Amino acid sequence: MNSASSTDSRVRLRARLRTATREAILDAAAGILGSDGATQARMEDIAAKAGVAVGTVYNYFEDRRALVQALLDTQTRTLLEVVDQAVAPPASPRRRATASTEAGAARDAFEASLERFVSALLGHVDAKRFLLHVLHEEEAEHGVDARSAARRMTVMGELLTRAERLMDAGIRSKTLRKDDPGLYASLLLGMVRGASMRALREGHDAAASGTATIVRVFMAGAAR
Amino acid sequence: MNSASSTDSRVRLRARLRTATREAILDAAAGILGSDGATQARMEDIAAKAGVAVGTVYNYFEDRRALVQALLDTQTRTLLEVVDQAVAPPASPRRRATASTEAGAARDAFEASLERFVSALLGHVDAKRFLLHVLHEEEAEHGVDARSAARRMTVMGELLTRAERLMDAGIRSKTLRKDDPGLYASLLLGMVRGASMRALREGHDAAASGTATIVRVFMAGAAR
Amino acid sequence: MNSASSTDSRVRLRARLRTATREAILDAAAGILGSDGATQARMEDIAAKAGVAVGTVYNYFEDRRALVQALLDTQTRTLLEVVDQAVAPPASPRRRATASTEAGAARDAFEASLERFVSALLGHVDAKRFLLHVLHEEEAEHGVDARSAARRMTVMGELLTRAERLMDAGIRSKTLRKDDPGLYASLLLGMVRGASMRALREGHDAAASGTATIVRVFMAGAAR
Amino acid sequence: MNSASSTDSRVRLRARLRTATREAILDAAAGILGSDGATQARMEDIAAKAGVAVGTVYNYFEDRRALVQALLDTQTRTLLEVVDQAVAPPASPRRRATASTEAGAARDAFEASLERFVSALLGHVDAKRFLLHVLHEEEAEHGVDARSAARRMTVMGELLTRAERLMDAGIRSKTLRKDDPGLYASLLLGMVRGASMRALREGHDAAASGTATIVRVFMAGAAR
DNA sequence: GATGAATGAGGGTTCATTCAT
DNA sequence: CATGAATGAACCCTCATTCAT
Repeated sequence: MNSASSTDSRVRLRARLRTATREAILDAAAGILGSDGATQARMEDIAAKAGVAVGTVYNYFEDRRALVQALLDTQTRTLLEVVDQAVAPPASPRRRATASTEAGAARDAFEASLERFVSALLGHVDAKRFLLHVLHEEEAEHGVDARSAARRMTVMGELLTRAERLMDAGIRSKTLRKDDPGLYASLLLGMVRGASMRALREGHDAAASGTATIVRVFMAGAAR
Repeated sequence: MNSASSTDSRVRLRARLRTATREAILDAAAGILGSDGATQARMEDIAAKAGVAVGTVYNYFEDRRALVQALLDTQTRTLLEVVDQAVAPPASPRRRATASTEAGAARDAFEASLERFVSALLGHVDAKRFLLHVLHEEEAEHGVDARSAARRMTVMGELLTRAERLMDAGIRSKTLRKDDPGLYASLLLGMVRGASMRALREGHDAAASGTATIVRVFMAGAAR
Repeated sequence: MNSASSTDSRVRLRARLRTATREAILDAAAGILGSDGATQARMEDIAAKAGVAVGTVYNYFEDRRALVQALLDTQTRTLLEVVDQAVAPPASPRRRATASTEAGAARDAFEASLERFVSALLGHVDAKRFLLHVLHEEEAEHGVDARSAARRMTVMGELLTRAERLMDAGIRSKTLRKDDPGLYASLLLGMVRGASMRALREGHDAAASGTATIVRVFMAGAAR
Repeated sequence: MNSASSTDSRVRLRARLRTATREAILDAAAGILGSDGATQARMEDIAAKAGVAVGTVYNYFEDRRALVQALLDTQTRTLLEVVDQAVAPPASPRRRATASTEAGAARDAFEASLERFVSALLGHVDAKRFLLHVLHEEEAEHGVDARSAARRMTVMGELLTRAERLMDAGIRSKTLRKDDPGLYASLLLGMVRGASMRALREGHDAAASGTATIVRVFMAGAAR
């Protein structure tokens, strides 16, 4: 019975358990850190919410920082995947060549990308308050040594990179007025953040109303 | 008569000292909380930076929370004063009657207000990082009971109120396209925040380049 | 099946350890509070005397007050048990029916109860100085809100209740002269306390010489 | 004007002020220590209640211990004066020779002394709760070195000495049954304390009902 | 591996005492 | 001398982390 296959399945079971436990801990951490503010949240509470003992948490994560870091990485990765998928040109757009003008086509394409970008962000942030919380702590970086800060992937940094890339494309395609693409990116993300927090405050869905307005304001401004 | 004036001057000296010490503590707190994130920062460090003993801090502030609150209130008040002064219509604008159209005039006036508002914010935030840090903690509000949260003046809340008032005016004067003024306000403040953080990141002055772009994007959009 | 019993025994071991530790802490607290006066006594010292770290104390008791309270409750309970057992009529007294008079029998029975009561108290207090200390603090009750004070079991209160019950019986059986039973109870307990403190001062055993004299004085007075 | 008499009166005024201030501080201390439990009571509170600044308290008393000690001494002295005066044979005893027997006269005299002693104690304690509080702390003697304990006059000690003297007299005059006079003294004082605390609890006057019963019980016992 | 009791460094807070005015 | 702000040692309590079972 101690056959290879048995061992194998056991190993796989183990692996699955390991993953499940890890996941549970991360989920618990996300829940508590998301609602209590990133700093507050005792390891014991996280463990309890995950349904394990404190010691177990330490079997999966070196220490508190490692856990937060892993959570950050996970959520960042998820967010970035969603965003990247959204921004990537639709599988086969195959836009009709009848598009009136080159410029018009470029603008439509850019605007579509922008909308997907904003929508993806708003939709995701709706569900994960945690990021909002951490977005800030990140910059505080109180006890962090420079090297780890450099090595680490910051949510905002990654999002800015993508937004800036988008802006670059917009400027190159003459869809956007020429200006500092980094600033454009910051303003866009700022608006997204503003809309998110507002949705949080008012308790409604940000993606719904927000996306359209953000895209419109960003493209054409708020003035009549 | 000597005694009277002596007592008087002594009292005034005392008062001045009290104020000075209080100020020193608040400054120290601002410095440390501004760079370390609101949660981190030992009372002892704040005291040391202020050049006093821990006990002295407690002579001026009930406890940690009271100190942070006072700091928040002080800085909020200062910021709001600056902003309110900026938005108030310039003493005697005396706009030339030759203004082509009513609409044009309204738009110019609105844009001017907007620019002063944004500029004031960026200029002030450049100097006071602390607010940026707290802007976030505020919303997390982990251990705060609802009533005190409601009663308390939140920086963001106050700024939003003012921004919304501005947007309302813009919409009423038909300068802005009709849309949710609260959302407009959130987007505008979001952009300001985005520009601020960017300036912080890049280490340059936000007000300079930021204001113009923010106003332009908000009014006319980024598209050509 | 191994796991079951193993888990079981582990749980029982844990439970025993928990109890033992709790006990050790209470003992340490009794020792230190008993000799240092209830207010004095650093948590750290209690922990040290119990052979554990400070944190451990807080694993067993909410805070300082809870520990003192638990100690008080424990010792009170023990004392009351001893006293109650002492006062309860001996299992089968089966006194000879030849007892001369009814009154004489009643008096003998009462005096026996009284003696057991006093003896139990003196014997117990000999061993537990702590109670003597707290007997006083109780009445001071500086920071205690009325409700908890009312709800809480006070040593003196409980002892007084019992003593008063005894006096009541004495009066009803015409063994004692009719007078306020509450006052009788207070005087009796006062004498017990006086004898205890004297024994403490002189460093000898209170129960030995004290009981007889107290009973005699209480019953027949000190006069010839 | 700087004449001798002026200086003199000023000095006397000073002296009176000094005394008055000292008195005020002691009174304040008595009030706060009496109601809050001897340990609790911040120097600042005492100063405030006395209407002076903290520093002033330190001009009159070396430190906290000295103040408490002075308070203790003062109150002890007052109490002892009252007691001594009470026990001292009435100005002109001049007992009528008609007293039936020698023994009867002695007993009457003793009982009268006893009654005055008890009454004085109860009457005084009624007014000064503080002593009750300290009576206990004294024995706790947490941080006190032996020498100061020995040198110091303890309330209980002094009272016991006097009570024992009384008992000695009672025994020598064959009024009291022969027994350890120290124990008699402890029992008597115990009863006084018991009655005092009861009065405190019930909120009525101890001297009134207490004295008679205590004397009766002590002399003739509670039994019929 | 899981468990959770034990650990103890660290931080907030108090308050007796000092001393410049 | 009175004043009361400043001082800082001391103490309570928390919670990340360890480790024996």
